[in-house]
Amino acid sequence: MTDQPPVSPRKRLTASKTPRPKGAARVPSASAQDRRLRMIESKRASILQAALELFSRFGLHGTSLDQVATQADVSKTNLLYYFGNKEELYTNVLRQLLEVWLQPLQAFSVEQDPVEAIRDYLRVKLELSRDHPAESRLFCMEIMQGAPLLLGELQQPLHDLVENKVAVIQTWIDAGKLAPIAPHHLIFSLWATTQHYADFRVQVEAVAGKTLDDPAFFEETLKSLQALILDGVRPR
Amino acid sequence: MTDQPPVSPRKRLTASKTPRPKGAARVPSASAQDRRLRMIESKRASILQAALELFSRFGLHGTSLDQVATQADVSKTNLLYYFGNKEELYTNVLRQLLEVWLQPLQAFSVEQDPVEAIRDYLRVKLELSRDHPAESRLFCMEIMQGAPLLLGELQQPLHDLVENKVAVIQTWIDAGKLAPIAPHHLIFSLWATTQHYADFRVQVEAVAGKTLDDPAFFEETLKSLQALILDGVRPR
DNA sequence: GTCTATAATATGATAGAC
DNA sequence: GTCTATCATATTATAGAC
Repeated sequence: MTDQPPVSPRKRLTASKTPRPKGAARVPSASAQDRRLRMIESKRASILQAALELFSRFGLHGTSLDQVATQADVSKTNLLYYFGNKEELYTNVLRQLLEVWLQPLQAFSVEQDPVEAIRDYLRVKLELSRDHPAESRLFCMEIMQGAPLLLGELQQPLHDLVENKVAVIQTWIDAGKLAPIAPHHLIFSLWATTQHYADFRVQVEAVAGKTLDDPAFFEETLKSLQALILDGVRPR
Repeated sequence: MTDQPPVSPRKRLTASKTPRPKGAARVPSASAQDRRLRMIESKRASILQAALELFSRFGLHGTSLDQVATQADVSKTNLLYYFGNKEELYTNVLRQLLEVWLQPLQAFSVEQDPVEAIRDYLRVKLELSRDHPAESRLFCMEIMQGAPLLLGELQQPLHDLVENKVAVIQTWIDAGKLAPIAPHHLIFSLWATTQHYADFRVQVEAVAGKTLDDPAFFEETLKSLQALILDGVRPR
């Protein structure tokens, strides 16, 4: 049915843990501790990365821990040592995602020229769609399913952030620097148009034959969106 | 984890099948046949409807046949009598979805005034987002997951349809009736901005406090999108 | 921290009576 | 066509050795 990732046998390159020679000190040195911590962190990170990619493609229920473990090159039991259960893994992926996701909007500020601010924002968001499509997809999926996990911790900060930027946009409009558009809808349109190229990538590819990975198509897309949002399609 | 639909015991209102009295004719009359066929069709339809709603919220793997059966008020075994297996049910839901989905774009034609055509298209698509959010979500999910099932039968007709409309838009541009925008990106933006209000409904509600079900918000949204797409935000 | 079982469960699907 | 079992399997999660 839904395209499933192959569960290939995990490559066993088990990073040769050079065993401690008999009689050597049991208490690890500070640098050894550091190495160990770095190792643990990098393992957690690779599990999270694998989980992000799989969850964003096949959904929470469409992805098994076995598949995540295989892609992260650890055993399933080992994965469950790092993340107590599937839900904990999933929420950790979401939490990490949010940091990347709410970043770009922060930049909007009254001091900027609105035309430049919108131009820049479109570029940054389109770069996110190109470079972090998995994050875009998972965010979309989670929101579509009612954001059962994100909503609680997302709603308030998102609402506040957006209200803040709505005020900025309104200031621009009042100053005559921007046409009188309802600020919320401008923000939604900026999100929708840019994220579309990540979330509907296969449709874009089916229709246009290209994706944002093609540099020329990226520039063409950016210019088109900037022109559309700034000047519309009605001839002047 | 992901918000799950409650598996409540199905209401057993088993539509009192008045049993045929002994000795009555075994061969059903034409009208009885009709009634039977209508009954079967309405049962199939209610199963498909339940499946659409659940699949669009929780995904294929996040929805069990038990949940679909419960929501459609049939037994799981009975459901499997109508649809041989889960995949068959899912593909039937998708096939039905496509009919609704590709309809509106057909309308675009060279004879129209482009400004009116775009106005109308935005309205129709926004009405779809309001009245058929489940279809919008499921389409989005399927495309995001790579459209493993849709792609085969969607790619060619979608590509042809879009190419046709791209030509229409190009004609308008060449006639000076529309600003010179890359037609593909205009189409993507029309899709993205309108579908956003269905697929990101909970985010829209979290941020703006309203949904398209609110008539005033619907009109405000429509006017905003029409103004944005037609004239942009740069003051004239 | 990592492994090999293995328990516990959910769920898709079938058999066979009526 | 609809029902009551029941099977078969996938998958989450744990126990316990090393």
